Amino acid sequence: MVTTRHIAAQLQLSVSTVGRALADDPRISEQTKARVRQSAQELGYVGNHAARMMRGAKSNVVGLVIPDIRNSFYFTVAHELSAIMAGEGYQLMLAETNDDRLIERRHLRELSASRAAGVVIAPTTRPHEESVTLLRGMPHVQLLRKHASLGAQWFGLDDRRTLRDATTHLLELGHTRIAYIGAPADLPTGRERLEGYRQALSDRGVSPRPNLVEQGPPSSTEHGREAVLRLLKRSSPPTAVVLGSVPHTVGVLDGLLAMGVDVPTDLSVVGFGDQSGFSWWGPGLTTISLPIGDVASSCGLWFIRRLNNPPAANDPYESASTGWLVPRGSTAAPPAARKRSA
Amino acid sequence: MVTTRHIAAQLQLSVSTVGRALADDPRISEQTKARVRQSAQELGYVGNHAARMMRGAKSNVVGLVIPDIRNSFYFTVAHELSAIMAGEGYQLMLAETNDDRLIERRHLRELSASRAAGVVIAPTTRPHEESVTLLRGMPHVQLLRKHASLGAQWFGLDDRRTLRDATTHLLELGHTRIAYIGAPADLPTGRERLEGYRQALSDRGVSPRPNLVEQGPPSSTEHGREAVLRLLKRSSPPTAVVLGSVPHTVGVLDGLLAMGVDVPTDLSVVGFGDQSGFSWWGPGLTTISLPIGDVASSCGLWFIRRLNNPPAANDPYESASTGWLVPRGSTAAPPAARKRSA
DNA sequence: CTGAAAGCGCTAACAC
DNA sequence: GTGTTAGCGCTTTCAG
Repeated sequence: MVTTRHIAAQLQLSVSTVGRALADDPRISEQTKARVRQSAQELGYVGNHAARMMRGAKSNVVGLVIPDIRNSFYFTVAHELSAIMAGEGYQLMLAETNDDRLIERRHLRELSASRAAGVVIAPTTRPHEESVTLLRGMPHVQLLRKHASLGAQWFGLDDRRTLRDATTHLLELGHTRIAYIGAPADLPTGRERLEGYRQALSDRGVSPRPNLVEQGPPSSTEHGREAVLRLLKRSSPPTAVVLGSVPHTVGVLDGLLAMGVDVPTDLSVVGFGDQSGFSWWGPGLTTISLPIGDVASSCGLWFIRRLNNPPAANDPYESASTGWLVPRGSTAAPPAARKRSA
Repeated sequence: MVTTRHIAAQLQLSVSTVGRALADDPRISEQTKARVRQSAQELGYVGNHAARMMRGAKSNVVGLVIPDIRNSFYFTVAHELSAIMAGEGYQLMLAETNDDRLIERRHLRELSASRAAGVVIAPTTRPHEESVTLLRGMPHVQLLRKHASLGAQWFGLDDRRTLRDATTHLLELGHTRIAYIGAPADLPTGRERLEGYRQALSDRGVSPRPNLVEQGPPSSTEHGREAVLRLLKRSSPPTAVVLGSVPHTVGVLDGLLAMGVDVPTDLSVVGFGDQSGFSWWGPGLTTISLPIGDVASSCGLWFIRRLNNPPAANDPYESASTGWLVPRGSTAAPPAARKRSA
């Protein structure tokens, strides 16, 4: 590997002169600079980041810690952040946790060891104690998911409102037996979403039925598929279902298609998030479209400012974005209402 | 930031003893090791990667250079590689090029500056000369895409065969006016796929019509949408279309749905790749399913072996995987054939 | 305008 | 079993 020493030797100069020339120091003559650059070019010199960091240069690596890059939320986030970070000279280190807190910890250890400039994280349900400590040592911001132990800087969605709006849409159509499929309440977003669903029901005086709530692993499409099948087998099945995560939505759509359920005649469905393909499904999926790209870019811009400026105070900052209902064909009035109006 | 020196000071030891204790060197007494570990724990010591690298430790960073993480091919690749690499102690640096060779060059400069252990790359159409030089200095392997200048280590698809099979399926149904929408021929995969399409036609004695070939940017769903609309406006439109990339497929499906084209009655469609949602579309998309996950994990495993073993020779190694046709509802016999058989 | 020397945090000879 | 020392590649005083 060629170093500044090699250039210095070839040019009969000192390493410091070479270093200054490469850094475009005004004290160095243009002629010398030209010779140095020339030589560097020829030898294929590439500055050593590690050495610079030892001299106090800050890392240009930002960690992105997420459950699964195949989830459309997270690849959208990765894409937006990657673009913004690259524009500012940062590189994105991809760290998938697979919703495992030990894997999460390992990634954070690595990021800490490489003295990452910062971390953007969608944490697991209950991050390891060491993860909390490690993050305290690095500038960081939470994205989409939020855990109190990791500080009060967060960009995400108004999860409660999202599910309240989705559920309200079904209530307005006349549904009362509305099921919910989502993540368990130990995940903060899961809790908020469930709460939104419940709130919408109680706002309309509909009493919630616990056996219409199906909770399972947040990143599992399997859970979506199985949950909807279980619901339809109930003695008094729901007339509508509202979904609380993207993977669950995908699973439910697959399951309903496989079972040949007639949507919206036999069941109305409101999805969570909008992605390529949801509009293709059956009569078109009515869903809550969520501005993930915008959330990610706001987060990225805010975080960069924080990285570049002295981290003055640890001011709390939270930003909750809201989505909007995209009505398509998968929701309609329930059978009872239709009979009545006929 | 706490260093080995701090630990040494606190314990009245030398830095080397501390270093050895942390490295679990057999020469250090268990008691000292325990004290050191204890102190490290308390102080929140995390080893400095940069310093280790300066002492000759190799980087544990592998760059993943791809056009766009939102493409299902590439997020599948990222997920598989990430899992495999993490298992071996490597971290994945995500670098999106957006199909821009200058961005690609910038990422490679960064990876080179951080002395990345290696690079997995799906190169742009014609990588910059400097990119070629930079890659020569790092172990690397090409994935899915291939450019001769970047060496002969490659994992990907048998692109020609994939499109030959797709086209043959349509020919067997009786189509002769078969259009192709794909990437331009200056992208090696684009060339191969076009060639496969042509070969299938000529194998059956069908003369190719140049005006049924629509080429455009490989990562643009827009191109897919617009190309299929253009094709259907031709004076003698095709009775079938075969697709040559995932984004083009997505665009075509959106376009056909928006236009309300009756598939397969008015047009048969064979997609490229299979992803969540393709089976939901209209009558279900007939498509070529491609084992991207397997390609990525083979690539990852092979590459890790290469990284760990001395890079003996630069033996060429190429692996082309093949997909299989998934027949669903979007293909049928052409109108002429239907009339004849009626 | 350029050079010599120190030191970032760590490891590995080389002492004792 | 532990300490001393040198040096990885670079930047940055401090000298000329």
